Amino acid sequence: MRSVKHEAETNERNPVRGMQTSDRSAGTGAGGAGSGSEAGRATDGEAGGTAGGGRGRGRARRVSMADVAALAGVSSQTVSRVSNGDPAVIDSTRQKVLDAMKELGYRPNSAARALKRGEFRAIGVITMGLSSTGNVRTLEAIAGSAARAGYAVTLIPLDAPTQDNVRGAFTRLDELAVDAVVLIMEVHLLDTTALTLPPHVKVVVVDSDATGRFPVVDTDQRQGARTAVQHLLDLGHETVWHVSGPEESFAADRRSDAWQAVLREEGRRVPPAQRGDWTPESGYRAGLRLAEQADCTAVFVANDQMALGVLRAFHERGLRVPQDVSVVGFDDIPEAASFIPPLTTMRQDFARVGELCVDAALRELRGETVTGVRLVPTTLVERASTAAPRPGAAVTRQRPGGRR
Amino acid sequence: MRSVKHEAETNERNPVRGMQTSDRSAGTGAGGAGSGSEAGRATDGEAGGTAGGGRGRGRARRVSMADVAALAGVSSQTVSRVSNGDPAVIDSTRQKVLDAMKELGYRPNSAARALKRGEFRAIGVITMGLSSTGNVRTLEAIAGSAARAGYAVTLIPLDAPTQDNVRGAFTRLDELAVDAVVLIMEVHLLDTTALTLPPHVKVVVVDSDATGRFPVVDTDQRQGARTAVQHLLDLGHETVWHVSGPEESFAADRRSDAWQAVLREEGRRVPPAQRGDWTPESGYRAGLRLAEQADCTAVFVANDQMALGVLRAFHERGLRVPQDVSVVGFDDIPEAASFIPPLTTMRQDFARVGELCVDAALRELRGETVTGVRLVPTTLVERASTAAPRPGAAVTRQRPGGRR
DNA sequence: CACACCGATGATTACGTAAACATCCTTCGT
DNA sequence: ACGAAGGATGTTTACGTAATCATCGGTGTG
Repeated sequence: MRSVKHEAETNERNPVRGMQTSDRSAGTGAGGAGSGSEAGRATDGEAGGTAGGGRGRGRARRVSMADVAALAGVSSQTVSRVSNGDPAVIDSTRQKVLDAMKELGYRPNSAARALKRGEFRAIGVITMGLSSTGNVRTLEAIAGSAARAGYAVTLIPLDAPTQDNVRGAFTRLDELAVDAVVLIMEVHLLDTTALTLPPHVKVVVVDSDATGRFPVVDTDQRQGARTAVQHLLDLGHETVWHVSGPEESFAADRRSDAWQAVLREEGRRVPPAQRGDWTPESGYRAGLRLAEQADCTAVFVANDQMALGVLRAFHERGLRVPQDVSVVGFDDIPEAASFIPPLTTMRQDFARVGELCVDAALRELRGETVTGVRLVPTTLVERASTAAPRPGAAVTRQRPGGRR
Repeated sequence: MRSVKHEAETNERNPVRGMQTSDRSAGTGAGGAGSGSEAGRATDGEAGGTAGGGRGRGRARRVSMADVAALAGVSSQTVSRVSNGDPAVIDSTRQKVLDAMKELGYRPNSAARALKRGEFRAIGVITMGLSSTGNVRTLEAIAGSAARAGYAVTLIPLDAPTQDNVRGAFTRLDELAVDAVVLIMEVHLLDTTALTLPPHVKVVVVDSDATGRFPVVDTDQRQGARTAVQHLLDLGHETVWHVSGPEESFAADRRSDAWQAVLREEGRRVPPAQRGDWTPESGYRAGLRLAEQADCTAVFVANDQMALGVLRAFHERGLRVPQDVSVVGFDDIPEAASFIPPLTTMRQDFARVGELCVDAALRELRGETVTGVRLVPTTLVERASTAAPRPGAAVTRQRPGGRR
């Protein structure tokens, strides 16, 4: 009793007519039925595949190569050849086939293709949540590059980055319709996990430890952090404070390490790092602590979101940025340019990262062995949150709030 | 001179043995190539992951039901039954099969399954870019819900929201391995497009016009906007100004309409809306314009990103929020709580939207006819960007910058 | 005790595509 | 002009799974 239904088909001409051969009655139809309750097996006896006229009613069988072949008067193999652009097909034949395809609205069945070819033309992306800008932008870039290479992208989200989840994802991996997987995971779990990897699924890793097991693509965290810190030093700051990302993150580690390394190399004092967790709130808390430090004139914050929180904390404490304190972030999220003040930050080239991931995955699929780490450089984007320290600035600010 | 060919059929045991045949050379490789382009460099052409020990060497044929059947001493059909949890299999048999599966590391081949069953257990998500928080959060929720229902999610990104692109996406849809599609698209293009929809692909639409063609799930834009505006009015503001989203967006339209409607109903003056494009920069520009309006004491901004820009503009012009002007945003992005000042905004329940999308899609796949629009309510999150107007505030601020 | 019946399992086959092999018809070289 | 070479197309078959029907013991009932 369902009412209308789509209508609109390309037809006219009642195409399917052509091939009386195929007699496989609508039998299967039942499958789709189900309507109403799940039970009711008997389904409407209907018997009526017949129905005559019936245009592409709800679940008419899909148009297959055989259908096209019948209409075009060629073998299905020829249809296949046309479908795959085999140059061996003569033009007149090709045209007949193309016409038939068009008339019937033929679309290759990707399941059959995948079965036959042994590949899905799909790349899976495993990520723990789409909350961080970086992950999302990388995902987006991967999707773009993959599409350009004729690959689809399947999203495999992980709720929590527990070992079990990761392992589970890997276990399910080979029943998933993907040829390769990109792991975007800023977590130490990867190596510990007993990796029972399906041998035919290729893996590329983003932002993790370069264990050498898999090809790794990543932003050049060290270079980025070094540039940021150096920038502040170059402006004349005595030293640079740091708000870091969470412990579990490799990226955070590296940025932190690099920050420390630069200070040491330059013979500067290394103030204690303030640990955050990437969120603006954690940045705010860190900022509050920093505001207490009379000699803090420059801060390198491990990501822009935390930098936002830092900015707010300073603002609330009456510290002016950049006059009293300079702040550099990391990522260059779209909002960064509109912070108060506009944030100087290290721009990550996520698009490039995504591109390289797909490239590496595709190479592996082609049988090449991709090794090593490919690092993508970052760029310093100077905006209004950094400046030279005022002479004696560190001294005048004995206590937050000014005169006490 | 290819020797035997499969062998290993139902015959006695020695299952795995049977298949060293697999000889399909790596040949195909060329196919996917195309990409190459500038990348060219041959990388180290290393052949073998060969190495030692390894069980499943590089590319041995995958374990199939037949292999399991052979080892377990049953027919492949029984393996299929076990694989699908058919209760008709007696326990002892089931156990044998399970053991065999485990020993061989059997994994069902999803391509074959899809071909046989006529469904992919996958949902596609078409979106124009992952730049907006809303889209991403919705996508994330969809992925989660889908996963819970045993469905995979395939991402189909659209570069630009041109008609051609949209149409193209639809055209490619049925060769894509998905059963249903969720369209996240805030664009008027949908209806105009000549929708040649593959009849077997179900569609659910988010944030678009409820043309009635497809089930629609969306945030209750009107309710959200009304609440926001009413909140400002309740605080005692004479009227409320508005920074809207881009023309092409339905969501923007609805928020704008609702804003206007409330003002009219309450008999307030309706100031001209400032058109933005969702970006912080456009918000900044709108904010600059608003700062010129002496009588502007309250602003409803159509999303949080633009609100960020508005806040910055006001800050730069010396207007204090909320003392001089109140601002309400829309979305409640994670950063909003750390704006200066923390932003009062309408929280969207993206998780719920995603959930409903999947639900609708699944229902349709089950054969139900899902109609109408499902709206998800928003909540007002009061933070520090709104307050009652100071008496006479509108007057004292004749011109930005103060006295004069 | 015969027979219909049911429950467990096996055999066959279709799903749509594409590789491998077979065939047929040109066209060219000697 | 005749056989070889090769180009265009047809035929067969396998990919891995699962619906469908067939088979084979065992049970209960009149």
